[in-house]
Amino acid sequence: MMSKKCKYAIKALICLSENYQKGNMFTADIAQKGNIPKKFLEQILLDLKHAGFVGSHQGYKGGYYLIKAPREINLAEVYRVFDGAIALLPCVSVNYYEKCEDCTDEVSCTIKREFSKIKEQSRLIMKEINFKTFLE
Amino acid sequence: MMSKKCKYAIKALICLSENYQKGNMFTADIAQKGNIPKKFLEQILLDLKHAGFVGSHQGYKGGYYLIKAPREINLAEVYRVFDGAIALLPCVSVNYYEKCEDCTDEVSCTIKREFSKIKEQSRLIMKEINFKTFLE
DNA sequence: TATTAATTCTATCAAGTATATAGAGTTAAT
DNA sequence: ATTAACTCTATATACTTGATAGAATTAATA
Repeated sequence: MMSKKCKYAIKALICLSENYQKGNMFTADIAQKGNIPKKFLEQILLDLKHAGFVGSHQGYKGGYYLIKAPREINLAEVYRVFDGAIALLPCVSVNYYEKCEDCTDEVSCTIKREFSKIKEQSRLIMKEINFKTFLE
Repeated sequence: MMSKKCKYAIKALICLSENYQKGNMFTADIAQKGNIPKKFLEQILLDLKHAGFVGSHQGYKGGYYLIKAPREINLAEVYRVFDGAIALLPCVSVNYYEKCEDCTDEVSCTIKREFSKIKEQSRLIMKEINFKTFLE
């Protein structure tokens, strides 16, 4: 399951995609529109900023806006920021690789072999979904 | 990410698949072979029994054995027993459906639409992987 | 220049989940 | 009667999730 944080992030990015190149949006407005706790959303938007998806203007009449075009943001990269690896096992992850504690021989492991296939499929489909997709 | 419990279950099922129709195996032996904490494995084997994958003989020289043929057990059904829904969102799950708390209109939700596709792909690939696959 | 309304940042909290461990019980072969 | 296995329930501990709190900073504008 995806975390709520990640789902909220997706909703926020959809909001900002709809407003792309039309100036910034207030956190409060995004929160209301997406039915998201405002203080929680603040953290999320900050994470999105640090990850390079959105920009912000501070102070009075400040707010957030999308930096990249909706078409150029895909689901895989957003997912990784909030929920980490797409892979189901650490040993098959490219971006978050870790050795399985219980593993004795990673090379001959048939579990790893099969879960690599699953990961590759998931990665491909999530990479194909971009934020223009969500607007259609 | 998959839970360790689910991974241990898969390892145990692979062990029992290798021993299919050759009598039962002791929990202790499976634990040693799979590098799994024995007491934790006991719970897992019990879950696998309740789920109908394995059978057991009690008492002295008792143990666990596979009921279904390795070919007839697929990854999707094992995953669901331990980690629940394959879907990334509750609203797109068939077996574990729940309404998203923050959702206002499920029918027009484009997030739901896209995540349905992801779930369907994941479900298909996990259904194709059976325990004979792991032995090859 | 004071006020206002926004973002920024860090800390904290409560509830739930994951990963085990413990121990008493039941069962069946020897 | 003993032994060695499964069965079942309870408990512990650490981690994660989802959320809240509040002080600091920033910038438009009246």
